Amino acid sequence: MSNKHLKNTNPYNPLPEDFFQQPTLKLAEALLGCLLINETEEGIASGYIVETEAYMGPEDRAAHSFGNRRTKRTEIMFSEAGVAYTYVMHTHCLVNVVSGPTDKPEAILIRAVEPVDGIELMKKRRNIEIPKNLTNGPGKLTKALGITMGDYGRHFTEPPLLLVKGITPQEISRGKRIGIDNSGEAKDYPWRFWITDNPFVSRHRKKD
DNA sequence: CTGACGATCCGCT
DNA sequence: GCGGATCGTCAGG
Repeated sequence: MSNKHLKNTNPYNPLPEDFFQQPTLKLAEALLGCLLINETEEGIASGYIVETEAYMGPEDRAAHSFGNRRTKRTEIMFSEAGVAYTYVMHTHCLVNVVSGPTDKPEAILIRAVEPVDGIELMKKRRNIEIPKNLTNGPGKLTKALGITMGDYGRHFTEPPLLLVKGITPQEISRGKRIGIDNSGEAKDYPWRFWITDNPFVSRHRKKD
C-alpha cells in the first residue's frame, strides 16, 4: 500500500503478533485507539476506533453465535482471531473483529471511529458534509470506509483491510450494549467500551 | 417458497 | 423519543 498521500498515518506501526490473542473483553478495550484502515479503488480511508462491543459466543444471548449457532453467516466467528466478520443489518453492513480461540465464536463489533484519513472520500460516500456524523455508528463507519460483505473473512493484519497501532486513549468508559433489548439478562452485561467523552461515540445511554 | 426478525439509520415530533 | 424503511438470513412447511 502506498503511504504517499497519508498525512496522519505515516509510517504505520503494526500491531504486535499476539495482539488478537488476548481475551475478548481485553481485546475489546485494547482496540480503542487503534487505527482502522481500508483501501479500495476509490482511495484510502481510516479512523481511530473509539467504541466497541464484545459478543461472547455460546453463552451470550445477544450474540449471533449464541448456543454455538453455526450457519453460513456465523461460520467465520469460529475461525482464528483477527479476521473480519461482516454482516448485513437492514440496509447496512456492520463489521466485527473475530476474537477468542479457534472454535470459540466470539467477536467484537466496531461501533464508531474517529475519521483520520480520506475525510473527503467519506463525505462523498456518506453524501453528507458534517464530519461529526460520518462515522459515529456501526453502519455509518462501514459506509464511510467502504467496508462491505466482500471483506468477510479478511485478515486485519494485511491490506486492504488493516488494523494498526494508533493513539492511546486517555480514559476508557464501560457500560451496557446498545440495541439488544430482546436478549434477556444479556442486555445488561457491561460489554460496551468507548473512549470517554470522545465526540464520535455513537450515542450515550442515560444509564450505563 | 414464505414469513419473521433484527448488534441500524434517518427524519420528524 | 418514535416509527418506518428495507433486505439478507434463517427456519419451517
